[in-house]
Amino acid sequence: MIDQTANVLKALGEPTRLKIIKFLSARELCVCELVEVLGISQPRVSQHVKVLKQASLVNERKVRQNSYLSIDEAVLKDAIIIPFQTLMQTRLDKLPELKAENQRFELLEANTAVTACKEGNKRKKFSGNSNQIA
Amino acid sequence: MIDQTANVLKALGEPTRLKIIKFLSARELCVCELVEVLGISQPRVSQHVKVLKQASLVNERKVRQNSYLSIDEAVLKDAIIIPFQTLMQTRLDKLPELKAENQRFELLEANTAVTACKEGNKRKKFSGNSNQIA
DNA sequence: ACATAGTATAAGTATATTATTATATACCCC
DNA sequence: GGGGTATATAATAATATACTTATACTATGT
Repeated sequence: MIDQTANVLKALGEPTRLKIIKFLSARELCVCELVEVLGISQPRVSQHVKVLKQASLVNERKVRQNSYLSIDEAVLKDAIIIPFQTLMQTRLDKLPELKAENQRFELLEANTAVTACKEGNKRKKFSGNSNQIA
Repeated sequence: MIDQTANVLKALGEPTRLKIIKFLSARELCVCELVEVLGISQPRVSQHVKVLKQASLVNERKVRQNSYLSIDEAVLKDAIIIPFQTLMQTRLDKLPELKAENQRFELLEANTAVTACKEGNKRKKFSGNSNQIA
């Protein structure tokens, strides 16, 4: 989930790919049209489109020898908002990928709101009772 | 605008940084706590936090020698949704960064909906009046 | 002032990404 | 099948990123 979400965000986090997305939002375009419009090489377009397709951000419709690319605005929005918000809204203990991290985090939390930092511990000790992180 | 939007998405498009964001959404944490929780080196945390700060995704509050990091859920949501949606909703001709690209695109559009592809043009001629694609 | 905790930065290395050039594949029309 | 178009892939070079180790900086407590 984390890796996949990161992947979608990363796919969009590149200027050339954002431009492709932007023009595809105007209308369906084939690779050679993107080449014309963006004024960049055909392999460069193909490679970026590949990344976008792998992230399921663009659809492809083959007509004759052309590869027409398009985006579904709603799907696109969902591609960003849903994975990210789902990740953010999922409880930490429901994320298997963060099992070890969350265990350490819960230890932190269990320790009556004391930080993991040694200075924090020191301060805590001074002020009375500490049971620390491990 | 495009570069900046790409930058924000890129900052979030990395697993370690997403994890940091996820834990900061639980509560404010300092660098050394993130080190503990994530189980990774301190420079690694500092470096990723730097990227997140540069993208204005986390806030920093210095207390004693600690650097407490936090995120504002709303700001975070906006950091993703607003830049991206603004980009998507802004008319092509209002994006100075895409001036050249858009001029070529409008040429395409002006040509009675014919594609830039040579094959597309050929088809147009042959079929007399195919309103191609879109 | 000294020792220590917390954080930041520098240097180095390994890997990944981007872009270019050249080439291969697929498809269409004649 | 030959010629041409559209796209994909391979090889390569340039650059960027992520991570580690070592070190510097800053603040704090004694």
